[in-house]
Amino acid sequence: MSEFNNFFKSAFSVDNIIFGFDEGDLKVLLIKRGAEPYKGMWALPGDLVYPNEDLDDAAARVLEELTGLRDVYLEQVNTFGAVNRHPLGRVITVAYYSLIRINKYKVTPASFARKAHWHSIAEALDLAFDHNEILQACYQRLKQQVRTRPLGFELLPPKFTLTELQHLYEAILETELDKRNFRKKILSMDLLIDLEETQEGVAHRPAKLYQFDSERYEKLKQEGLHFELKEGKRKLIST
Amino acid sequence: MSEFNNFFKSAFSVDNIIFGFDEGDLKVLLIKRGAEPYKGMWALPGDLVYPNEDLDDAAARVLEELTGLRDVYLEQVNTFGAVNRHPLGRVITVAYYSLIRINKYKVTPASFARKAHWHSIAEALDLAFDHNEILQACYQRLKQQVRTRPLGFELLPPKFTLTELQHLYEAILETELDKRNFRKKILSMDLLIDLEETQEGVAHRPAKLYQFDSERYEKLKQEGLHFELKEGKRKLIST
DNA sequence: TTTTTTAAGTGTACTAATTACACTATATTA
DNA sequence: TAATATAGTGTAATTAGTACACTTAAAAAA
Repeated sequence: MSEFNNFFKSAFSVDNIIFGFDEGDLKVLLIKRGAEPYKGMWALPGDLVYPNEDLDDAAARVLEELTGLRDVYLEQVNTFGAVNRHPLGRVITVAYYSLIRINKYKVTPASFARKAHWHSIAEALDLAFDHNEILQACYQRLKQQVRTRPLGFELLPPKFTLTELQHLYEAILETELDKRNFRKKILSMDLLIDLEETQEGVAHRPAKLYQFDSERYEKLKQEGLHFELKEGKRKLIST
Repeated sequence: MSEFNNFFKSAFSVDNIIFGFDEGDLKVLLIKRGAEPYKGMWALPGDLVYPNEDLDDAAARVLEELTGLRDVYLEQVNTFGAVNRHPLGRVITVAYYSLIRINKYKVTPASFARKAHWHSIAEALDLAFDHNEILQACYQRLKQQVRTRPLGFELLPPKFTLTELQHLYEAILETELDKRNFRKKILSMDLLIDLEETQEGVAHRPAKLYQFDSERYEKLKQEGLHFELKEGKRKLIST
C-alpha cells in the first residue's frame, strides 16, 4: 500500500436522523454538543466509524447508544463529502435515517452529548456542521419513500386508529388528505388487522384500533404489491 | 484532534456506473484492471478521492478522465463500507451513476486502466471488489428513477424517434410497452418538440424525429409535474 | 415497374382508480 | 338530557390506464 499512504489520512462518520411522531407532529432527535467544535449547538447524533466496524453497524450503534433501541428501521440516504465540512480534518459522513416509536425511547445520552431533545422538523434550524443540509436531504427521502413503502407504521404504536395514521401521513407529507378516500385506499390494501377493540377514555365516539399486518405485507410484496399513496390533490399534466 | 488520530487512517473512493444505450441494449462501461488487487478483472471505473477534493468532484473527474465528457448527468446512489471490502486497507466507496450518449464517448483510458469496454448489464458479472453489488444497486436505482424523472433522454442522441425512446425504456425497465399507449402517454406530457424532420436511409417508412424540451420540463417541474411511467401490465392490489 | 418487406403511425371502447363531497353514530362532559 | 367532539360511512363524476389491428411510407427485391 506504499503509494496509497497519502490517502489513508481520512476518517468517516455516520450521522443519524432519528424520526419520531408525537402530538401530531413529525419530530427529529437532536443532541446538544458538549464539546468543540460547535459546542452548545444542536446536532444530529453521529460518531466516527471504528476502523473495524461496518458502516451499517456504526449507524445502528449510534442509534442504540442514544436511544437504547435495536432492530429499528434504518436506511442509508446520502454521503456528504465537501472538503471543509469538518473543522478537524477530512471527514466524510454517511447519513442514515431511522424511524422509531417515540414512547419506546428512553434517554441514555452518550458521553459526547450533553442533552438529547426532540425537535419539530420545522424548528430544527441552525444545526452544527452541514447538518441542516443532511436533515433536509433525509426528510425529502423519507417523504418520497413513505409513499411507496409502508414505513409509517414504524412511527406509530402497535395499535393505532385510522385517524392517527392519517395524521401521521399528513404530517410527513405536509398535505391534507381526504378522510374517506384515505380510509378507502388504506383498507383496500388489506394490510391492516382490525383488532375489534376501541379506544378508551376519549371524550367522543371511540375509534377502532388496527394493527399493521407485516406477514401479509411480506407476502403481497413478493406478488408485486405497490404500496402507493398520492397527494391530496393531484397536479395534472396540462398545456 | 489528539484523540481522533486513530480514526484518520482510512481512505475513500468513488466508483462510477456509467450507463449507455446502444443497439437496443442498456450498457455499462467497465475497465479491465491493470494492477493488483484483482488484476485482469473487470471493474467499475473509480478512484481514491484526493485529500482536497469534494466527493462529487471526484466522481466527475473519474468520468471525465475515462470518457472525456463533462457536464454529464451524475447521481450519488449509495456508500459501501464493509470492513474488508478492499484488501489494501479501510476504504469505503461512494457509488455514483451517470448517463451518457454512447457515441459522444471516446476512449481515453486512465493509467490504471488497461482497457475500457461497454458491457450489457446482464453480462457484467464477476467484477472486482464488491462491484457486482454496487452495479446492481445502481441499476435498481436507475430503474426506479427513470420512472419519475425524464432521464432517458440523457442516453439518446439529441434527435430521436419515438420507437427509439420506447426501446430505451423497455431496455431499462426490462419490460414490454404497448406502442400506442406509450406514445399517447409521452406525447400527452408535452415534453417533446416535433422537429418536423424524418429519418433518412431506412428501408421502411421513416420515423419522425423529436427533441426533448428541457426548458419546458423545468417550467412544468416548478408547477409540480410528475413525470411517471408505469409498468406494461399493472399489478392490482387485491385480496 | 410491381411486389415484398419493414417499421411507422393511428383511435376507440372498456375497465380501474381517483376525486369531491356531507351526514349520522357514539362516546364523554357539562 | 343537551352539548361537544371525533368516528365512521357511500356514491356519482372524472380521469387514467389498458387492450387491441389495420393503414401508410419508404427501400429492396423480383
